[in-house]
Amino acid sequence: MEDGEELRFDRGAETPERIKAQLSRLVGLTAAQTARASGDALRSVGAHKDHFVVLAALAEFGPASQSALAGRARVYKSDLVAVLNELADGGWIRRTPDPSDKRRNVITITDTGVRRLAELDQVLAGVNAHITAPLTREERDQLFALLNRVNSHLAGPPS
Amino acid sequence: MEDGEELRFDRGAETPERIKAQLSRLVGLTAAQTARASGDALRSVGAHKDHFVVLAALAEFGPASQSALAGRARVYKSDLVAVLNELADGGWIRRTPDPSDKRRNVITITDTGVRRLAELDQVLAGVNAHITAPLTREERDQLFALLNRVNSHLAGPPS
DNA sequence: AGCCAACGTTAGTCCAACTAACAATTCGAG
DNA sequence: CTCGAATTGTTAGTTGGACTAACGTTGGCT
Repeated sequence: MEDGEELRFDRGAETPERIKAQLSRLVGLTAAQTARASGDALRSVGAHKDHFVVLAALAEFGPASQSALAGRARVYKSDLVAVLNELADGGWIRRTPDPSDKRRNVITITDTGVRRLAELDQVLAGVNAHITAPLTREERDQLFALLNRVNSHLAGPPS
Repeated sequence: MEDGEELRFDRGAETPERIKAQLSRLVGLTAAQTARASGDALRSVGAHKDHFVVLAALAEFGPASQSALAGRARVYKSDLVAVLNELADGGWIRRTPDPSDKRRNVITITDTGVRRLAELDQVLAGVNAHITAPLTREERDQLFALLNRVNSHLAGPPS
């Protein structure tokens, strides 16, 4: 048996039934692979997962304080600091103090930032296409819908 | 705005469109929550994710060497060591040297191990029920099927 | 005999998710 | 108007899962 093969690969017949029934395990496996795929793709253009979400939030909702941004992009404010530093280094955002509230910074996406977002968007579109390759359009939408429902259900009532 | 609320909570309207379209992000979010749910539940009975998969693999395929077990349970052999130590401490498995190959250990599930597995199975069934609460039976099956297809697609051809 | 592969084990890396604390500033209640 | 509480950005650190490297021991092969 040349069993020394990679882990994480599917070995259908040899997977215990009880494990197959565990949604958390299945979601976890899939998440690990999609995270790797998108992570690798973004890394290859010198980006990071959070770069995309932050730029997207800025492009869609306009300038914002860091804490508002953290909320929208679902990035912890503690992690956001480094992300914004990197984005500022690339010239993709500007971080200016808010004159009306000296605690705040106002984060603004730049023109090159908009272009950067488009670039990352395209990279991720490719990844998404690859990930969802075996699914039809309808199935893809179904998957999104189902995950969204599970997700917001888990997010909502902690009970 | 009492926005200081927890992160990871759903804020539908304030989520940028582009982010909603990212499957990897959605799967990742869901995975984080399901992992937390099942992790917490297992921890509350003094168990660990890998305890379950290892016991399940033993129950379903019988005694095995650690490396065979690592393959079936999809646990890295390096991590398996600690798991087996814990399982042995609980009296749920036995680790005996294989007389026919002194490199190997033969891992056998004990009677109490079988009962432990049943216990964990029940705990996880509860978690699964909670996770999939908003879905009908058909939807739940659909979700499984879709994730399985995506998953094995990603696992298979690295191309 | 000698060499390479497999086994169990130890140790450690990498990354995402998450928490705690803190100085500066602003707000709000008395 | 003042003083305590809350918010903002920031630094630091923790936890946990996924994964890799290397090593001594043993086995199979020729």
